[in-house]
Amino acid sequence: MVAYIYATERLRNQPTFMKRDIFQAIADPTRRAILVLIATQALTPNALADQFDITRQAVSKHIKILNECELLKQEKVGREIYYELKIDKMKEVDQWLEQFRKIWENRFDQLDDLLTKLKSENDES
Amino acid sequence: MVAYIYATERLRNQPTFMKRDIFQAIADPTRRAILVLIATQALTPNALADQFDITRQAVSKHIKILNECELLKQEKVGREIYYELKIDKMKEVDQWLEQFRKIWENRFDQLDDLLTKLKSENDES
DNA sequence: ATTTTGAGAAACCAAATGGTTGCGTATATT
DNA sequence: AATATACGCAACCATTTGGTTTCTCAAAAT
Repeated sequence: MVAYIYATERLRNQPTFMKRDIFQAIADPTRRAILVLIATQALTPNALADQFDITRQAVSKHIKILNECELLKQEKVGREIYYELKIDKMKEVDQWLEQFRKIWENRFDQLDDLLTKLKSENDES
Repeated sequence: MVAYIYATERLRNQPTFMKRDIFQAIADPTRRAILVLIATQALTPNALADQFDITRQAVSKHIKILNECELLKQEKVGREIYYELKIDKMKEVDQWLEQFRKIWENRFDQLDDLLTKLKSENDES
């Protein structure tokens, strides 16, 4: 049973108490848009809600989810709360992707070798 | 209304008829494990189901979802169907990540510059 | 001191998700 | 020809999700 791949992935990416992981966080298009918006600047829930056709409360729920995934920094200024992306957390996705990147880069090299070989054979004739 | 960021992302990543996108596909841990398993070798639904504590039909539903995202190649051999990952499709996630990678690489460079500056100031004294 | 504003929490709802069992069909095996 | 196997599809079910409205509380503004 090589279900351990599955098991270890779970364990590696999320402590037992944490229900959500970053992959669930980025599954929703609204949340992806939020992440882009707060990647370079801190924004309040109201400012974010202005960008979408949903209520502030709905945005608040998205923020809560992102927070549970430890994707956010927050700073309280008066009664406003500014949220900003913890950019380093996004590297987790990058790391997961690494195993696939290895494969496609490897295949690209193989294709490259093949083309070089074909070219040299052609030059000889 | 800068909700166009949101809108264009949807449009870019998925034709109007397609409900799912790759981000939804990788949101589920079982599906992520399946993708890893079929990244380097084609496998049948039954072979995949052996790796998990769920029924073959459940795996089949995951395969269906991955298929809708155009993540799979399939080859029928007799009554068996072998599924393999279309690795290129994974590049879509990589592309989306690119905008964040730019940010963290930029910040790393800034940190690097700062350290270099501090070091040279130290050398002068 | 009163009113307005920003934000989280709770209750609620329809739709989607991830699983199950059961069935039909095509291909192999005997 | 009869049986067994691999698969997809449909119906069903409990839980989760993404949204809403309503409420409460703290901080600003009047």
